[in-house]
Amino acid sequence: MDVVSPELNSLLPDEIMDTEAIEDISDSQAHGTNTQSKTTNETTVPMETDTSSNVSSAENTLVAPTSKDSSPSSSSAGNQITISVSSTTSSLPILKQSLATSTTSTKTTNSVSGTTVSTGGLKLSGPFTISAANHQIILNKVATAQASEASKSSATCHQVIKQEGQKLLVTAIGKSGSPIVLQLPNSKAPVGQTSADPKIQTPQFKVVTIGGRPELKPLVGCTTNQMTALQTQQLKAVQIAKKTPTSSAPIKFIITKTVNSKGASPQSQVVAGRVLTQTSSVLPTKTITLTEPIGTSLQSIPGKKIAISPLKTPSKVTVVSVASPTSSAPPKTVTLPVNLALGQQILAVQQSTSASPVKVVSSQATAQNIKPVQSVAVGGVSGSHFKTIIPLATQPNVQQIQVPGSRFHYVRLVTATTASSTVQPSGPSTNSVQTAKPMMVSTGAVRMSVPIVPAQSVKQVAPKPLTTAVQGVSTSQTQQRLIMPATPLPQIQPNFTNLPPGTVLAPAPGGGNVGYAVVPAQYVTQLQQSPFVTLANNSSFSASSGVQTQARLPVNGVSTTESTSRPRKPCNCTKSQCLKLYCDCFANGEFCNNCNCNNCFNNLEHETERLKAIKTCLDRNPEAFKPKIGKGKEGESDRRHSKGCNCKRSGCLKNYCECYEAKIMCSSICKCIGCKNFEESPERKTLMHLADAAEVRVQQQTAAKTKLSSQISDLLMRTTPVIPTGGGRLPYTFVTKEVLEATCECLLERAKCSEQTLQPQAEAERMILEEFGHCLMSIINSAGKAKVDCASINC
DNA sequence: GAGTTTGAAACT
DNA sequence: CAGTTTCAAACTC
Repeated sequence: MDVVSPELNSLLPDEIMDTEAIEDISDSQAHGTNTQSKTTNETTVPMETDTSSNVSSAENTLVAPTSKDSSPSSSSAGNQITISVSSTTSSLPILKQSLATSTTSTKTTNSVSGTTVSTGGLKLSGPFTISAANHQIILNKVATAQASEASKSSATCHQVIKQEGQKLLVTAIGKSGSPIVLQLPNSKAPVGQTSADPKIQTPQFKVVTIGGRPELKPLVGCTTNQMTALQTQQLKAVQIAKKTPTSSAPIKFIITKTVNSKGASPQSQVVAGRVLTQTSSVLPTKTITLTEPIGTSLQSIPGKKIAISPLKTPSKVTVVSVASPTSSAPPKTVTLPVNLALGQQILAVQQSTSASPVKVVSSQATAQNIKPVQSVAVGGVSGSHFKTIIPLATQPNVQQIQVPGSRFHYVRLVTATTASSTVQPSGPSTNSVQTAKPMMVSTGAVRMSVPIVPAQSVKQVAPKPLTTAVQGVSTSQTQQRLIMPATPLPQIQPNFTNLPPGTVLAPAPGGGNVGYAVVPAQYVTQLQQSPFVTLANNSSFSASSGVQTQARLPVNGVSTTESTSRPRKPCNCTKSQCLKLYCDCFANGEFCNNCNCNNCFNNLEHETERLKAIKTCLDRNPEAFKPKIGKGKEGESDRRHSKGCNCKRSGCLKNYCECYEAKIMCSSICKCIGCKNFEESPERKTLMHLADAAEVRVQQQTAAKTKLSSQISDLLMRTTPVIPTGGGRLPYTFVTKEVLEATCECLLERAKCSEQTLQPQAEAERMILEEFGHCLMSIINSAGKAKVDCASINC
């Protein structure tokens, strides 16, 4: 359902990317409350997010903070709306006005339920869909779900949205426990201004969506309930469409929240807007100022190079913002990826040219002797808040930003002055890491694709070492978490001479002190090593759910990203230069690594060509890098091929068929001939049975091998004496040379005795055998005794 | 491992 | 949009 009229949509900025959560939309439409916003931008930079992710049935809730709520209220007394958005399972979100002194009245109408939502002096309650009557903002809640933890989420995740007249409306990405105040900036205010003056009225309409989830703070003492809620979170797609960045016309914002009934899928939240600057106000309240964008495209920013990949999995490219040590200019407002999406959402990395002070989301190092860090959090997608903690004590600092769903590491290197001056202590935290909050968002410049890891991605959970020097934790439900080391990265600083091949350093436009460098994610991974901890706000948050290494890149030929389930196979491309969709690596938005390809251009050394190829592919098919397996229509299979297969000879029962390969059945959109890949297909059932049987056999064999190996290891452990000093173990041999010699001597002695006694040969042989038996018994007995002794030693 | 088959992607 | 070609993976031997 399009909630943006074409004429209004034309006014939207280019940097707002089409989310196109088709499947989710379809799914949400089934709930009757979904809205879809689709922009027609032709992005030069791939922006893609996966909306096909399955999301838990939790539902976003707009809840006014209660009096007991810890979330601070907005500094503005008028027209202030506190919106708490959480992924709780509340069936009906509640949007209430936090202050009764509202004077303006922007009335929005819930197009679906008909509930009128007034932001001016009226409480906002009822169905979640909110739409601005003047096409300025639309908040739609797609689906409803079981009401369960609304109260919890409301208490933990609040966002204060302030509306200036009819100009602004912001929603949603908030950090749990860290309400965000979204405030309209003064139209005359410089970009990046974070004035919280509520009296300033601005004619411009700004929308910022910030996704927040209470369970997104697994590292900050997230409760079990929160973690549980994480599992059940629903997909939230917050979308802001904007065109014509220079247009002064009112901007239409569309915030679409999509919720489907599937759990465990990453949620998508998008934070968009022309410029969203968030100051690190008194925590947990966040003030966000929206400002005008400076640029609209990646290319529009000279000197800035950002590796963009239509990726599904993270950690392929690292974008490093390099601070210029010589720059004396005041810290600039640096735009960090704010648009988040686990589902066909947008990631925007923008840098404002404003001279306003750097707005930094602060993170607090706590009692764990952790250096002050800069925490950048973007997310709120299905519990996928990611955090980037940047050590600030040294210079230049490295800021690494990870966006859920993105395979990129965004690392910004800034001077210590810049970073440290902007850091503010965060609110109390029970953990070493403060809940990350969206940093500033400035318009302008870069659009990036944020492919989302498929829903089947394995969540990662790693225990957080309490005593390590972990600076930060980035959490994402489906993405890798990256933790920067407590110490600065000497490899990257200060002269950046140690950057890996392919690294591109580019100063910020205008000679600012911030630039970007594109470095391989692998390099970043290498930098991280042990100090990094991969964390996930997995629902269970248990070690059993899987611990993943930092590296997304294949390690020893096995990609840890796709992890335990299906490591990506190395490609064997020979003619495509790995720059066409023939190449699985390229199609998956990954760099080739440990592949067998020839003349590969799918690497940082050929980033230009690669970006060009990406653009070409996107020009040909804007959804080229989107997951092919998406959500089917209601009543159909949960997963289906987005385009359908065209098999003719395989019967769709071989891996030639993309449907079969994805282990899904063909759907109505398939054009296959002789399809046997349907529910009742006997061939399919047979294959399934065979496959199941084979799998069972493999599992049994594996289990047997494992058990046998374990037993052998256990036996060796028990029978191997431990060398106290060396720590090693020597192989314990019962039949040593000495034992053999002794045995032989015994046998010879017995033979001599037989000869001396003139016994018959048969009797002599018998006696020798008996002696041998005695020797064996002695050896066995000695071995048994030694075994017991060793066991006691080991214990 | 080489050759064949297959269907998606690319091209016309 | 349809037909053809290209391509690399899947498959067979």
